[in-house]
Amino acid sequence: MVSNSDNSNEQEDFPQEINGLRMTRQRREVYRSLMAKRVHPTAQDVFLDVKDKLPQISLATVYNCLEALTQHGIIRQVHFDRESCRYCPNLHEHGHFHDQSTGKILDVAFKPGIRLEDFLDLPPGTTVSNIEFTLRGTIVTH
Amino acid sequence: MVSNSDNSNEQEDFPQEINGLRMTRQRREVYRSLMAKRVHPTAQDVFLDVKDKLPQISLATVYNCLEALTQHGIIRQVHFDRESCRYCPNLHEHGHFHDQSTGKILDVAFKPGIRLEDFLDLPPGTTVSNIEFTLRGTIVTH
DNA sequence: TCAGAAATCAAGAATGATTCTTATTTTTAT
DNA sequence: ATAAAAATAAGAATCATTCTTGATTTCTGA
Ligand SMILES: [Mn+2]
Ligand SMILES: [Mn+2]
Ligand SMILES: [Zn+2]
Ligand SMILES: [Zn+2]
Repeated sequence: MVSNSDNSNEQEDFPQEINGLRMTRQRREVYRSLMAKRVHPTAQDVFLDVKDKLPQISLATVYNCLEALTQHGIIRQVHFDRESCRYCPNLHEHGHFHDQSTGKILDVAFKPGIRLEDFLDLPPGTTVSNIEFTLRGTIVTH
Repeated sequence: MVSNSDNSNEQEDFPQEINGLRMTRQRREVYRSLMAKRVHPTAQDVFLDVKDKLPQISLATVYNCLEALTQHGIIRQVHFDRESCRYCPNLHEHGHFHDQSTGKILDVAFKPGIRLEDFLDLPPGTTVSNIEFTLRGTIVTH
């Protein structure tokens, strides 16, 4: 690893720590990229984007950062079949709509107050700790 | 490939073709394995199971069969994060509940008559062609 | 019936996303 | 300031899946 004398962690307008996870420069830029664009990027997408700010960052570190942020509940992984994982900074309960014409991925919220038992035939005794909901299709604009 | 003089496709009690897909011995045994067990196996699981009946079958052929069956709408792929794909012969609209204690995967149906707009805030103009949802959790038996 | 043509299969190589390993650097705690 | 802990960069390893190739089987149409 090449020494980087300008690698301090000091940063205005940004917490030094989130959910008990120390915000290093790499983690902060990864998180910032997700928050700024909100396009559900892959690790590779994030890597390319963050390289503008931290040219020496490695793809492995981007994976490490995304994993750390995920484990601390700061971001979420999103899966579409077996494609590369995507990442989402929206922590509200939501699913994803994949527009097959544009490739865009949109957040889809549940109706307020709705519960799983309202629309699913769950086996009795079920305790659900995690939901992943994916839709595919198209959107016609007027 | 070793020649197999007993490789005929004749079989009682089974159609020679489903949805326009010719049922070769390999495809039939793969499909039979899925229908008999209904445990959402991986390709590797199917491979091990079908080898009892067709000892010379290859993993590549199991993948080919699963792909062909999927493309012809005879079975469905099921995804859990980036784990190995699993396969499901239940063609009704349904999602999956992954019991984290037992590892078992259960089919979960929608309540009859429910529509997406009843529980999701879909963007206007949305046409949904495919739904995939996955739940994780535990089941307590009385 | 029989000779292509087309489809399928087996085996192993290639691919690609992700994880792992290791040496180095940075941060934290004393 | 020093030692321990945590984080990073670089590249190797892993693993599910796809691809390639040559053999085999099935189909089609004289
Ligand atoms: Mn950029
Ligand atoms: Mn078996
Ligand atoms: Zn999202
Ligand atoms: Zn199923």
